[in-house]
Amino acid sequence: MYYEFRKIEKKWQRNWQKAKSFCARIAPDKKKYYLLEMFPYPSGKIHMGHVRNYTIGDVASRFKILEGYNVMHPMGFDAFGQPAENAAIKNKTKPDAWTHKCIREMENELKKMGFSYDWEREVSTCDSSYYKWNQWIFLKMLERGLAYKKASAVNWCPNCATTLANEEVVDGGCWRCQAKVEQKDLEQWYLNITEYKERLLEDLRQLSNWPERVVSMQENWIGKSQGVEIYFKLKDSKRTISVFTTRVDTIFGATYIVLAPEHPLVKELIKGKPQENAALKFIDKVAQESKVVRASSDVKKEGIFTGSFAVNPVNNEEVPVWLADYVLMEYGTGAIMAVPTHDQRDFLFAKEHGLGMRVVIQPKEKNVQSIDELTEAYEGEGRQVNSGEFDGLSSQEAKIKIAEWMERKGIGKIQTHWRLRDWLISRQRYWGTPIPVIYCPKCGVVPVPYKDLPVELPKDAPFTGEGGNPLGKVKKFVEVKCPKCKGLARRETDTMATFFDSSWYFLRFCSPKFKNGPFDEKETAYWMTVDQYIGGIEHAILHLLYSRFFTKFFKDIGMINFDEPFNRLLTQGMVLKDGEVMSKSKGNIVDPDIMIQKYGADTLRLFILFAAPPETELEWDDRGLEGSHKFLNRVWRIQENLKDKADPALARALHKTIKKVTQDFREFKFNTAIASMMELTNAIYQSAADKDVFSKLIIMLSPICPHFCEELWQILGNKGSVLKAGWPEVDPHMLVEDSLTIVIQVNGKVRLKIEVPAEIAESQLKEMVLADARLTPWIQNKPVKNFILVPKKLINIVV
RNA sequence: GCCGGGAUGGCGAAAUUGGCAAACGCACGAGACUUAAAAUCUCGCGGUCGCAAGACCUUGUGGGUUCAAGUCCCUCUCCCGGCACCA
Repeated sequence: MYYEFRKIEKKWQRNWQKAKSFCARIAPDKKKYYLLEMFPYPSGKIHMGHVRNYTIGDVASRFKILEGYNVMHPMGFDAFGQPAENAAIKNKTKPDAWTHKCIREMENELKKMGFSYDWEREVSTCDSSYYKWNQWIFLKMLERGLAYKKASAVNWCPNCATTLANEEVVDGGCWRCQAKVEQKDLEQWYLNITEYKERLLEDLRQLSNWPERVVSMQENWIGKSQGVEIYFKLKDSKRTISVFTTRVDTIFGATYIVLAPEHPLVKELIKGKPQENAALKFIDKVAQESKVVRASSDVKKEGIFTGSFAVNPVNNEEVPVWLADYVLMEYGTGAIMAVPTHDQRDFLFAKEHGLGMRVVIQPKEKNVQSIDELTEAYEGEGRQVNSGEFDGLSSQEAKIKIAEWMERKGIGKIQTHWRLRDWLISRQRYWGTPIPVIYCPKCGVVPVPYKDLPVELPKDAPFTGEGGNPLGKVKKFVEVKCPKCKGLARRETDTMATFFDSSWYFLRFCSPKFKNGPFDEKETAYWMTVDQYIGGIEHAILHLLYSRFFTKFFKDIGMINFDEPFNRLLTQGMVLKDGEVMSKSKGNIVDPDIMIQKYGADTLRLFILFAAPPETELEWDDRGLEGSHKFLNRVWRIQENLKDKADPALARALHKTIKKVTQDFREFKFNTAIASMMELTNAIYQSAADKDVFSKLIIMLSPICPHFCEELWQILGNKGSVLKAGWPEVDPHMLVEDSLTIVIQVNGKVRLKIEVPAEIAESQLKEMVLADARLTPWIQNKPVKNFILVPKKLINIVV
């Protein structure tokens, strides 16, 4: 009665492995297809998110195999990262052992799902055969000035003695020990991703097969903004303060300027002024605040007068110079011109501190006579007033004219600012790729010579959870000879952020065992670019941006000849339970393993694809899963009662289904593909079966439920795997119906449906319809005003 | 605030891109088989009125274009995501 999924699934997983069914090799005569899903962090257990991500990929892969493509579908592990270190501390083990154990468990779980991976290409980023090439890439970047070291303020936990990422600071404290996080200046390694900002932005246009929202998220992140840098001379000083604005049309309304408290000119500005002490106190107070607190917009803007004045270069007006916590040193020039009448934040600040205002843009619909009428700033467009020679221009025109005028007079410069910052890659942690440099007291920063790579992680580092990076405590790792002068030197103990590892793994998959470089250029020339990439939306910005950056770098050093790594991108939606994301803390996790035991992998795969289209959120439903299982049992039962008889109506239904399923698979609309296969199944059921039609159904279902279909394929008497069956083709003759159902509307309302021969002439059809007595109640004797005929579909009679 | 996405039965969702709204499934109801249950099979299942045939209404709101709008245009409401004291 029930099909024996446990036996069947094991059997076919073994068969595929034995036959190396998914082993990909270059085949110049076949079209290649590189299908990639974002590789997982090896936590040891897969969750429903993985199941969904990898099932979508697997169906695409198997479909392309059936269509005759040479498919590469690799899998590996993003294996460096903090959880391994935490586990080492907690369980008195080593990150290395813990990670490898997790990888083995994870491989097992993935194999139980029956995914079509080429396991011979498996890579783990924590293996030195992989991270050696991280170090190689780093050195290449160092040579080109793309990797550099600089001091910067970072979040520092004094208790754990390590830096924290912004995401690891919770309410101003360390996420692990709650100690108050400090700002500390540290020398850190950066990658100069900003050198690629123009191309990273520009090339987004090539990505027409990416979801719009991912493209727009990257655009936001890169954050190009065009404006003008304006030079304000200080009164009683030779110094100049530069401010940046995107609203140069409001320059004549600038009534004060504001500096960030960290601005380098501040000390000089307040020196000897009555406000000096109060200002110093204010600067100190702001410095104490963490960035997170300072950036929260509901906190009241605070500020203080410096005692100094500057000169507005467009009208030589003296304006006071203030300090305020809402101006950030990191953005623009660290100084702004304030226009209270046309910027709401400046408006509130000016009201609070009694600063001057002047209207310079009149809204179209009303005329502001006096400042006192203003209850808020007008930030829209309008006509220039109080703006010297620019009066009367529209603000859009003025923006261009004023900028050009300022450039000519040398009081401003048209400029572009970017949000994108250089990428901080140093981590004070053990479980990552050692940054391959050596510090020599004589020679300074010395790169590790290529021949000495990889710099391997020492196996015997102590994991106590205290005293910072365990690497620093391994003497024979730290104490080295300088490669240049052979004198005593110290090795870098920082490791790379794990995003480095995942920024090029898709290239490594093309030649995972290559020994002479990060990848074999012959292999990448054949396999790249990735035809379809599939993964979570959470990687929409960082991972995808970094991968694009690395790709452009490899192109620049002549190793590849394309600009973008991922041709098509699909971001799958999350799996929810009771409307919420599954999480341990909410206790609403559904374990895929238990579902596999209960219903089998094929049922799980079927349900997860049927329940929702891939991009939308999916609500988990135990009964829906059962329903999918019932469907498979139903198909199985049909097989038991198969008769060898041909049914022409069924054959037509088959070809309609082939057409629909083929289209849907190409567009990743698996839910509707399954729906139409269910319809066909119901039709076969009604017709007491047809072996040929049934066989084709099995081929079409096989990418989704591969074990189940392999077994049926064999039972049907076929030799070899269903993977070799070839995708069924649509016979266009079979799509032609001999009769059609035409919908008849009167005044847009459906009144009748009629069956007509497919080849009926339009004039004949029209005559027939108008003569039809069943329509008389609607038409009566009213004259026909309009007769619309949509061929083969519909007629609308307007009376 | 700016940018992007979205809103369709009790639920998940379909709708050939302007042409029969609700395919497919879940849940539910009735029946068949069974001593009974499970499984399976058959039928019903947006709303209102009606014994029925059927009629009218229905895709977040209000308007528009059109012979015809879930789909196109404008207005508003709400939800999700990204960026943001960003100058």
